[in-house]
Amino acid sequence: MTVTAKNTTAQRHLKHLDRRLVGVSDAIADVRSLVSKVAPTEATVLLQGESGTGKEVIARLVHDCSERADGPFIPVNCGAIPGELLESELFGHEKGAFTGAVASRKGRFELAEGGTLFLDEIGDMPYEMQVKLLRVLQERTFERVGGGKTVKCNVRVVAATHQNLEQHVEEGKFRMDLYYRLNVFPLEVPALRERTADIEGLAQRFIDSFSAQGRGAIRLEDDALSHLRLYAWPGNVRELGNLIERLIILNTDEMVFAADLPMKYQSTELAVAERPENVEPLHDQLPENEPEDLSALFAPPPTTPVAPPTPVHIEEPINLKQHMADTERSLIISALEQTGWVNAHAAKLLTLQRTTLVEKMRKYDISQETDSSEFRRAASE
Amino acid sequence: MTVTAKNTTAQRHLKHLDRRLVGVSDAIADVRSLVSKVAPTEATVLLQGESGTGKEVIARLVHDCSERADGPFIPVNCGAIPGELLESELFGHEKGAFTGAVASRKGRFELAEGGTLFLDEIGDMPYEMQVKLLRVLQERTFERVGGGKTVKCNVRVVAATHQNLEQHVEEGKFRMDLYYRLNVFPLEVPALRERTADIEGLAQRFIDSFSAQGRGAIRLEDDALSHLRLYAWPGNVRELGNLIERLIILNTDEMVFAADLPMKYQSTELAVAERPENVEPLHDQLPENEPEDLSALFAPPPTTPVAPPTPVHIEEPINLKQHMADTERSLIISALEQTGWVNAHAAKLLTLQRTTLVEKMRKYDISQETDSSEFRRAASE
DNA sequence: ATACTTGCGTCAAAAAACTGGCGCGCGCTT
DNA sequence: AAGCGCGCGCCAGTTTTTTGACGCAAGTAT
Repeated sequence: MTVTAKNTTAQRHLKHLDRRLVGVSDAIADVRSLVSKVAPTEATVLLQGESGTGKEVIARLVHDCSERADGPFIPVNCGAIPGELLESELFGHEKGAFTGAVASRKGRFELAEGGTLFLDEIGDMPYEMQVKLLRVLQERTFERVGGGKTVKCNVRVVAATHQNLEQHVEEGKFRMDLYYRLNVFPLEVPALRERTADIEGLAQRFIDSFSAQGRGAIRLEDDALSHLRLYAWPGNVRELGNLIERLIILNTDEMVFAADLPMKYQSTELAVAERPENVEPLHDQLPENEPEDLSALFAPPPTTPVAPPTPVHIEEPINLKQHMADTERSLIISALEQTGWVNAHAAKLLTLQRTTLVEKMRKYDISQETDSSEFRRAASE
Repeated sequence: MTVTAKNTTAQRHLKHLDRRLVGVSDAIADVRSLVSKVAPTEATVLLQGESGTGKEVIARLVHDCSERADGPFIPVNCGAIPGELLESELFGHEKGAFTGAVASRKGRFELAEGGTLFLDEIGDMPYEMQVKLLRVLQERTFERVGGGKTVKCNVRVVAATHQNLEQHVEEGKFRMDLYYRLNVFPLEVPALRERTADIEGLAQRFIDSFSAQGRGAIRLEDDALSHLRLYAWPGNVRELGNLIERLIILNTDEMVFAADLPMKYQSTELAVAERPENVEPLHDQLPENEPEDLSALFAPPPTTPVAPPTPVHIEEPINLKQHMADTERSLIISALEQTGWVNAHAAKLLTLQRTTLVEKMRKYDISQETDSSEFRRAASE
């Protein structure tokens, strides 16, 4: 009731909630409903979900649907930035606070003033920093590194982690008081395998997005989709996005059939239909001699026609490569921001060859405008 | 006799003691009685209780019911402030005492003059600071950082900690003399699970408070309350507050039934209306027989000793490559530990080619003997 | 025992990343 | 206006990483 006042921006976004969050599954509907409820409040939100489920997307959504929608949304990947830098990253520093601190710099908390600060991978935050963060959350004030001034701040915090924070607390890796301070409103982001109903919609969203960038388009044949629905998606939405990108690169403007999928996406429980025409699949170990439907001949392994022996137990899909990429990416961004986006300086700061840095920036699609860019990849943990 | 004299402010507060401290349980009644007795004295009070039990509330109460009620009440979270800053935080500093000390600044002791200083999380206070604090307590004088002037002070100290100070003393982390100086009047703040009778009242208090802010209101159905009374509340009153906030966000103006509670608050020993199955194996079974499992908090982290007591001050350009390597290395090690050092499994967990993992292991010189936590092997054999 | 599965090490080819050099443009000083 | 310092993009050659195939050994079910 009180919320409905007149916040037009947030209202507008709330109305688009269903467009921003793709999917028709119950799981995503729950998320949508929770977001719509918590966003207009000032409550701290704790997002928990496997890597690649789109926690940053949700965080952004919370921001956009809140009364702070017109304020800044500032993301920080806490896991990526080593402890020493994290403090100045968050709280800024005065000129000369340490070597390399040429000028004083605003921290993310200051940048987020009046808006929302998104603390990603907060489970990886070093213990000492946890203390400092706790203090900000409690007192809503902080101090810049190397400066005695106490700064008041008006920031809403949304935190996220792919880890089990409770367990971290038990193991003494995470401060209990901080946990409870953050855990005001926990929100579980479902894994993709728990919302298979959304796979089609998400895939289409990715296809549209790529095609809007003029990078070609594809269509997924029904049978291919069936296979995708049976896959376990340890990398969640991000993995789906990667797959689509890969398929687009390989089969521009074509229909993608089950046989065109990389092997690991081809469910063993489902026959892999042959491509109708004598079009050559890009990779195959299947004899595609006959254009007709021979799938029945060599379809499922005739071993046990009994219960599916696929227990799909996924322990903790960490995905090293992705994690490293994320880490490196945000570290680079952080360095670039510190140097005012001067590549050569950032490279020196990172002890990298300048060209190498440029290379990495291209790889991660980093540019100064990166921040405000919309969802390039719908999922970026 | 001196007490009864004319201290109207404190008297007034004393009369409201029962309103300030919510609850009808014996446990809270004891606290109330102790507070009323100790508050009017000048004795140093040591509050001990789990995180989230409301130690600051009690401290404030002690202040308000003392003859210093009209003076300032100054809280300091000793754990939240890094060691170097803590001294100047408490005692202030002269202009130019250190880089960044632009102007002289009053410390909390000075700010608390004539009132009460609340030293929260005193168990986290660094050892050197303990010495300095002890001196203040003994001599009632101190010196600003960088200034020779000895300042006399008239401050009552209330300290608090969630840790077991005696044990800290035994382990040499806390000075015995300081401990005895603080422990003049120990006051145990009970955990919420030891005062289940107060849950209803506390919940109502939170509800009223939120509703007074115009943030909606709810009512807790009796059955829901019964479940809450069976929950273990590791986060104590703060956790209860969080839960109420969440419930208000979700169910504005509505009656909250047991089934509306988040799973972990739904006791397995109680039927949940309108919900046939409610299994949550993740959670510990919480018969109240053994609520004192908090010892785990103080035990050394069994797995990766992530946070070695790292001193804080490091400052320099960082090395991306090195940092990435470190990160990758520890990620790999933790994956290997999870899989009992089975390369192939770890590789799958990390979404890596097995051979790639092996290669990386060689690069980083990782082998099972690298592992610091040997317990796993013993456990498996 | 025998086939089958699962884990491990090695190796050569392919892919990706890194390096160092070159030339351009820009703003500044001389 | 010319010279200089600095930052940038491009490129080709080298180095490192990743990949997939092969063979071996140990454990298990048949």
